[in-house]
This record gives sequence, structure tokens and C-alpha cells, in this order.
Amino acid sequence: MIRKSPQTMTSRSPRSSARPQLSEKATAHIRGLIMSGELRPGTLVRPETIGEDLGISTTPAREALQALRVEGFLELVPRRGFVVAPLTGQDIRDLFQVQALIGGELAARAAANAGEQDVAELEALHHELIAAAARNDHDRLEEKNHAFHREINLMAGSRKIIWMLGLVTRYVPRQFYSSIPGWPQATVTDHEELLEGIRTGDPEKTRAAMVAHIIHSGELLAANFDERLAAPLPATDAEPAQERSGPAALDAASA
Amino acid sequence: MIRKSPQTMTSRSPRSSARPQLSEKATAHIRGLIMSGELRPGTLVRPETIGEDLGISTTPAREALQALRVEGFLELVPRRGFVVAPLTGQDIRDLFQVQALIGGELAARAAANAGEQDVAELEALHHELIAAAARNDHDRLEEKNHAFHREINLMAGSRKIIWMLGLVTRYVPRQFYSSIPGWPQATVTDHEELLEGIRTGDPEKTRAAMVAHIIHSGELLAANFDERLAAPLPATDAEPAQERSGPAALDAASA
DNA sequence: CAAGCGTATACCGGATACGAAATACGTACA
DNA sequence: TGTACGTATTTCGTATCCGGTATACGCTTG
Repeated sequence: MIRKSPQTMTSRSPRSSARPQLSEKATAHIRGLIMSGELRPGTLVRPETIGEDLGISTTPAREALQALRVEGFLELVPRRGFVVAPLTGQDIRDLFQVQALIGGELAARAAANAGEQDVAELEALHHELIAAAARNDHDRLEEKNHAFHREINLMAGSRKIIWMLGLVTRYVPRQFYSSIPGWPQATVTDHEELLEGIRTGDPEKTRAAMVAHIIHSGELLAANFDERLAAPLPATDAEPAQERSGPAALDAASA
Repeated sequence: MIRKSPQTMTSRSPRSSARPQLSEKATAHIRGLIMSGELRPGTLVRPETIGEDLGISTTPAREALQALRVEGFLELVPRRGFVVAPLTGQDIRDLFQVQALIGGELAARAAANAGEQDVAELEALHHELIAAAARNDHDRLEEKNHAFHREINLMAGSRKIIWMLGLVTRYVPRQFYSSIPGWPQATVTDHEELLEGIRTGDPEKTRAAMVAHIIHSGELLAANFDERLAAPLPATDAEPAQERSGPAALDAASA
């Protein structure tokens, strides 16, 4: 059971034309606006407006809005349009809790599946991460951290669980981490614990390590989020803040 | 630049004209086709085709395809179109694992938050479920089961976690359960264990009960899924099932 | 002056039509 | 037989139009 997860993910067929859809560009753009706080909850987002912003037509813009609605960033008010969904620091904490649960599951499976070669690859990445941390190279640090987690997730060998994790981590701007003081050191020690669990093939120990790692990171980000919410808004006009009663059409899925 | 919404909306509730979008209809339709096995993995799904099927134009059809891509039912091959994503019985099991983790978290929080009134309401629903089971009333059974779980999820008080659960349960056709022999009885006993945990305010006991409940249900459904995969395809229309090899563009999100 | 009502406007949801680019497929040629 | 080319099909994006509805504004009335 060394290498290659059960899924047949034929990696990288060159396919040349790496042309991302315009709708994906628009999706990332609006998502960034929401996560950065430029678009606040309750704001109405119009297709033509964002089309003008990016110099595209309304068709891909509407597709982007639809995608963001599925992701939970926007809500659709039937004859009004798309409004930015509420997003609080507590929401961020909750999402990190979910991320921890899913990431923990993946880590546990990775530990169960890990072969010698996997461990070696992870350790190589880990050492590169340490080197980047020592040089204070934020970009490379972020890159290696991403690669480290990605490798673990792939080792778990479950397409759909990785997919769900991706839906959660859309709420987590990666570039944020590197700006947290003390984060590199904490990450190094956390990753060493993860490595220990994987090396010894101990799923539950690895799961616990991953959960702690994610929750810890999440608390830092959520605190920053709260701080930003407390900050005054750009102050265009004397806006009555319109804390409108959110329609919040929860469907509360069942089992 | 993006305009702010007209903040004149004077706090009047939108009355919810209850008009479902055409794109949502299309989304549900295609999702049903995929889950029922009529659309097999690798099949190319064209906007015009589904537009003709439902008597709608390509505009809402394309929005539906975009939504299904976010949900993971479809993959987008850049200049080719949308193809049905691979979906195996193991995928279903994995998704139930995720559902168990998230549902367990919600149940644990519900137990922590539960007040007397909440418990009373849950017990009322539970008794109605028992009554429906005794009458062999499948529709009402399904309805009460849904309401029971919904109530627990709402008690947890986390918008975003419920949202994530909804993304997972899109892969679980609710109407399936009631057709499983012996499921009503198993559900009643499982729910009683859940109630016990909530009544005593024991989060971890409740979490464990919910995890067991979901995993148990999932195994039944996944077995059915495997069975169907082994079966030959309906062979109704010509439709030569364009078995293009799915590229499976995993992005493997990180933390 | 305040409250109710009717009209005007804005905009969503959807339908088409059209064009450019790229891929797939069939055919002709060496 | 293998390769190159040309055509057909399709995706992706743009532009435009229309019906229906919710909101905003202004007028009338008590």
C-alpha cells in the first residue's frame, strides 16, 4: 500500500490552454471582496456592476454569483438580487471547527495509509518549511505549508472528502497566516507532531494533532476577523447601518 | 466599483414570493438524474440539451451547471463542457463519514444548548415519528424524521455548520431511506439514544449517538449504490454514453 | 401636516441572437 | 498506412430585449 491513492487522478495532462473561465475569475474576485471586508453583509451585489468592475459581460458574472450562492457567501432574495450573507467571527470559528473535523479525518486516514516513501516526502517538505521559516521567507513558507497539508490530504485517498474540505477552506484566505507573528514556529512544532503520528502509523494521534493544529490557527484568524468587524466602515455617508433582518433562508438539511 | 445597496429597505420582511428560480429547478433535476444513475460519470451534459428537456432556455441551464460544479456533481473541462464527476459507492461512504462528523458536532452543540422546551419539542416529534412508523406511513415518517434532525441542527445554533451539512446531504436522496426494510425501527431506537443524550445534556454521548446513527444509515445506502453500479445501464435511448476519461482536476485544498 | 394611494422607475429573471475561438471529426494526400 | 488539412460542431462570452415585480417618489386627500 505504498504510494498512489486508490483514485485514478491522472495528474497533469498538459492540455496546454490554461485558460480559466471568466466566471471563476469573477467568483474569486467577489469572494476576495467579501473576505477582505470591502463588501459587507447585506450589500446587494449586482451582475452588471461587477461586470463593469472586471470588464466582462453579465452572463459570466451571474454564473459567478450563482456559484457564490452555493458556497454560502451570497444569499438570493427572489425578486431583489444577491446580497452578501452574514459572516461573523463566530461563523469563522465554526467553519474552522468543521475544517478541523474534516482535516482530522483525512489525517487519520493518511496515517493509516502511509508508506515509507510518503513519510520521506513529508519530511523533506517539512525540512524545507523549516528552512523557509529560518530565512523568514513568507511566500516560500506559505507554499511549503500548503504542499505539506496537500500531501497529507492526498494520502488519505478520498476524492470527496478533499472536495468538502475545499468548500470549507474557501472561507480561509491562505495569505493571512504568514502575517501572524509567531505563526511559523507554532506551525513547525504542530507539523512535527503530525509527522510523529504519521510515522508511527497512529491514526487517532494524528487526527488529534491535526484538529489541534487547525483549531489553533483558526482562533488567530477569527480574532483578526472580530477586530476588523469592530472597525468603522469606510464612512461614505451617514448610513444607518441597515442591520436589516436577514432573511436567512436556512433549510437545515437533515440526515 | 460596486455600489452599496439602497439602504432604504425599511425593515419590511420580503414576504418571500416563494417563486423558485428556474436554475434551481434545473439543478435539482440534473442532480436527481445523476444520483439515480441515469446520467453516468463521464457523460457530457450540454446546456441546450437540458434546456430542451425542461423547456427552458440555456441561461438558467448554465447557471444550474455552474452550481452543480461547485457542489461536486460535475466537472468542467475548459473547452469541452461539463461532465458528470465520478461517484462510487466508496465516495458515498466517505461523504457519510463527513456527514457523521458534522452532524455529530451539531448534535453535541445541541445537547449543550438544550433547554426544557427544546427537549419537549423533540420528544413530541419523536412520538409522532413512532406513530407514523406504527401506521407504516412512509411519507409522514420521512417528514417527522426530517423535522427531528432539523430541530437538533437548529438547536446547535450555527448557521455555517448547517450550511456545510447541507452541502454534504445533497448527495443523500432523502426519499431513499423509507424504502429500506427495518429502517423505521432502527431509526426509532437511534433517536431514543439521541434524545437520552440531549435530555441529560451530555454532548459527547449525543455526538457518538449521532455519528453511529448516520454511519449506520450510510452503509445501507452505499450498499444500494454499489449494487446499482454493477447493474447494466437502462439501455433505453441510443445515447452512446460518451465515456470520456474524466480528468478529475483535483485542487486538494489545504489548511 | 400627516397618511394613504397611484404612478414611474429600476432591475431581476429569462430568452435569443450573434461572434470568436477551439476542438473533433472526416477526408484527401503523400 | 500515416499524416496533414478543412470543415463542422460546440463552448464561451457579448449584446440586446422583454415581461413582471418590488421599490421609490409624488400626488391627493382627510
